[in-house]
Amino acid sequence: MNQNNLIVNPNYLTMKEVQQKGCYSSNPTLYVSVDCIIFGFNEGEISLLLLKRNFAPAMGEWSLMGGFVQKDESVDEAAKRVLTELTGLENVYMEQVGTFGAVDRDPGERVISVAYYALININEYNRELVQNHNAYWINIHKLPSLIFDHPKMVNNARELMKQKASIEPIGFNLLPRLFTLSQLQSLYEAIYGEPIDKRNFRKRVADMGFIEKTDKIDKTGSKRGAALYQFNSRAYHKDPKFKL
Amino acid sequence: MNQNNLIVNPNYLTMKEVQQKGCYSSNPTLYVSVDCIIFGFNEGEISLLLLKRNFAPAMGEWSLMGGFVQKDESVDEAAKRVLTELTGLENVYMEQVGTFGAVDRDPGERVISVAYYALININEYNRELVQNHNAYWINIHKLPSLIFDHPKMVNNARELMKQKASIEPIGFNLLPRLFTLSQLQSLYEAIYGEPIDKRNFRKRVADMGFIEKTDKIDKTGSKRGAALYQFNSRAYHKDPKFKL
DNA sequence: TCAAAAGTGTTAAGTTTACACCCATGA
DNA sequence: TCATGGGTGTAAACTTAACACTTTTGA
Repeated sequence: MNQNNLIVNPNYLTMKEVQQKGCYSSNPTLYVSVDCIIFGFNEGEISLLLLKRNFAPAMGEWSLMGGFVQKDESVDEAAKRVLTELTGLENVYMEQVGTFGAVDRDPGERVISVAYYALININEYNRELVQNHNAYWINIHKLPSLIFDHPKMVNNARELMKQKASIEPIGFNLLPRLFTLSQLQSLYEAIYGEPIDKRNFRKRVADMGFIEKTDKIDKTGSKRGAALYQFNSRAYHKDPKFKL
Repeated sequence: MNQNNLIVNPNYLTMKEVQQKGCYSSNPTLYVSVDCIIFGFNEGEISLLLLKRNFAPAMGEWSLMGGFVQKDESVDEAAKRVLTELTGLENVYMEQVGTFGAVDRDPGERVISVAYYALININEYNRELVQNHNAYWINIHKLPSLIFDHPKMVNNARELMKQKASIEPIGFNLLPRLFTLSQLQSLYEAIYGEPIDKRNFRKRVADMGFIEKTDKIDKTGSKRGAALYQFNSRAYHKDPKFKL
């Protein structure tokens, strides 16, 4: 940034004032918040963790989990903190979606919000925290109306996640450490919103080389049992070519 | 956003205070700025319009053009305003790159900055404004050291622009309205940083159908003269399949 | 007359898609 | 024994990449 808008800003300061107060203080400060689009995957369906707000503003309505950026934390850190407040999870895969800065986006005050999406294993979060926040997993095809510009945030996050998941191995964050190829395929079918040919899918998985078969068998999904696989991050980084 | 961080923020207010002051005021406000990565294209090379700062902070150093978000404008509008301040141009193609929010990114004050890239026709801008701002076109392969996290902003913008230019017809914003296929190819070679086969390139252009040959000839680039083409936006929107 | 950029098709290689049956097991 | 999900290969269609010569004209 710089302060060239001093020149055109009708509230500009004199040179003396700038020297006294620094070049920043002729400008306003704003609330900055973060909002989290939290993806989970279960039984072939993607869900979002949403709040049924039991606090103002917009009490009683549905929203993303969010919070304000504090003085002593980066925006990324704020997003992580807010996610941890709700889920108890640390070291979660998160990516910035973008910043939403319309003047009236929050009718209560001028707030600029930076949206992030997170991918979590839907079986591993702190249920008590989630309950305390009055948050629920909602199937992505059955979302309620969301407050403010949260619907736009969700759409952008879905697009971005889909795009990213097709070229980088981020989908594994939505699965348990060990998963069957049927689960993996079903995840990608949910992400893309379309069916995938089983043989072509398995061929691609095999060709990548870093999705490793373990000697463990999952017997819960079928009588015959399916081999459990794991993502080998080290092998991926040696030859990071991903395409699903 | 919501104010759940009231619960963990050590500076939280009592319920009474919240009701009096609203749920926002327990949180800090921050400076929010925008920074513009302004791309131009000339003679087969991409350049950025950069400031040699003749004002504090970081006087004498190189930076992106930026400015602070004001109370009465959206973040997008701030980015447009700042671009117009420097170039005199309106209705410029701009896209948000992302938000940079490290606590110490600006050593002078806590400032969160939203980066945008802009694509402009390097022949059409207000030279006087640019001169007044002490701004210069710098070849992207010969960039000076930039202040703060501006190098990261530039890298992210380049990546994003490259990605976007390959799937959407945004490159035309860097060219005159009428251009030769050699110019277009040279632009894409500059964007991708690698040579493109001429016959394959022209085949793809022809297949798309919305890059139209005009009856005008450019005689400046060769003795023989090359046909001038134009991008037909209407035709593109009828059948928006782009790939270069 | 020649240097310099404009313009033009075909073939091989690689990638993607479509497709159907047998296997192992628990109920 | 049979219903259920697990597991496997091949051929056709399509896409991408490689490649070289003729044209025009001003200097």
